[in-house]
Formats: sequence, C-alpha cells, structure tokens
Amino acid sequence: MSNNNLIKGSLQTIILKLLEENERMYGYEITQRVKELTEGEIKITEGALYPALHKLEAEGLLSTEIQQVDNRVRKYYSLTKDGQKEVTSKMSELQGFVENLQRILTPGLKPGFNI
Amino acid sequence: MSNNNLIKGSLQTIILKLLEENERMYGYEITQRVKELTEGEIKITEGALYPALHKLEAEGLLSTEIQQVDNRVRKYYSLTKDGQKEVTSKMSELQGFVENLQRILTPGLKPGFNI
DNA sequence: TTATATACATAAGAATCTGAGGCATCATTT
DNA sequence: AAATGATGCCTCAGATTCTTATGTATATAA
Repeated sequence: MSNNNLIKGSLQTIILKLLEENERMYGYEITQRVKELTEGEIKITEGALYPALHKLEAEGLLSTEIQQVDNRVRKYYSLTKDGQKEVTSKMSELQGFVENLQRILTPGLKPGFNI
Repeated sequence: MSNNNLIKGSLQTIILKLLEENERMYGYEITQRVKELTEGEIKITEGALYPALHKLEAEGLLSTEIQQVDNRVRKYYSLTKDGQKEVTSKMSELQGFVENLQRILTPGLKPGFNI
C-alpha cells in the first residue's frame, strides 16, 4: 500500500471486492486499477499484494488460472464460492468499522452523516 | 481492541482526536470512552494502548501528568503544541484514506455519498 | 544501451496489533 | 474471610501486515 499505514487489513477487502466486480483479474491489473480509481493516491506495492493474493488463495477464497499473453505469463484470480460469501462479510465488517471510526472521530455526528 | 484487525494505524489518530476534545485523559478512560462511543464494538486493548501512548509521548505529541486519586495513580495525557498540529494532519490523512476506500469499494459512487 | 512498462515472486525488517501475564487498590458478592 | 470484578498502570512473545529492496523475464521507447 502507499505511504499510509492506515487501516491495515483492508487490502484483502479491496482485492475481494474488485474481483466481485470484475470476474477475474491478475495482480498487476489490480495495482493499476486501484491507482486509477484513487487518482494515484493509493499505490498497492507488490510486496503487499502478492502475499495477500497467495494467502487468499490458500484460504480457498480465490482460484487461479495461468495464461500466456504475448509471451508473458499472467496469473488470473477469481472468487470461489467461499470467496463470494466472504466479500459480503468483509465489506460489512469494514463498513461497520468506518462507522465506528466516525462515531469516535466526529463528535456530534448525526445519523445520515454526509462524507 | 475488538475482533477486527482493521484498526492498525488509526489508533494514534483516535487517541489524538479524543485528547483534542477532552483537554486531558488517562489511559483507562480512553478505553472506556471508545467502548462507550461505539457501543462496545471497538475495545482498545491495553497491550495496544499503552505502547501507543508512550510512543506519542516520546515523539513529543503528548505530555503527561501523574495524579493521585483515591490512593490510585492516574497518568493524564494532554496534547502538546506539536500534538495539536498533528491532530489536524492525521485527521485529514484518515479522511482522505476513507474517501479513497469508498472510491475503490463503492462502484458508481457519486460525490456527496451518504453513509 | 538504458530506462520504462509489464508481470511474476521472495525476503528482511519495521510497525502495530492480540493475548497473556504481572502488580496494586477498592468495592461487592459469596 | 475469600473470591470476584472494576479500576489503573505496565511489559512481552508472537502474529499479522505492511515497506523496501531484490530477483527474474519480456517488450518497447529513448
């Protein structure tokens, strides 16, 4: 991840969510997508990404498929059945955490708070 | 801290922000305040809190003041000048990160998104 | 030829947490 | 009287997750 060490553990959620939207993606593609979506503000480093992908695969949440493209090897990742369930779980967990964070950090916060 | 490992990195911001609002607080009080504000959903463990407080003090962001209350020792923490500046910095950093997170995780997100 | 982009990977070290333990006082319950 | 729980501080081993650096390989542009 980029220069901030905020909310460690959200990388897994990011990976899972992107794969829910895109059917299959390869590692490098994920780094570029995140960079693009955040206008360069969040850069996922390879040292963080690949171990995370391997871990999610080892947990049975992702499956892989090697493919040759222009003499280059790509490793495509897709959500498994378990992975699809986990997206929902991880998303609501993160959502809940952010809401709690707002409760702590935004004194006088009213429901329906607008970011 | 509760069952989520999401909070890594945001604990410092929580401490600084609470101290901005409360002038001075002691460790145990911080854990109770967070527990109360989040209705028990986030529990700051002592093993995370005290090292974090000591680090912030070592960095010159917090100052301390020992006080006896009913034969019990309390260690009150307050923001230093540097600490006051750091609150603003850390808060906008976290705010920015959460916004980026929304961009990644909420496809089709429009500005003015309502939590 | 050198740098940049694409594409995978590992590994040392830093930072931050959990969970367990230790010490002490005081109030309440058994 | 003894045990439990709340208050209040602390440390430490181990786990997790990150950064930064390194390695390998192909293709393209300067």
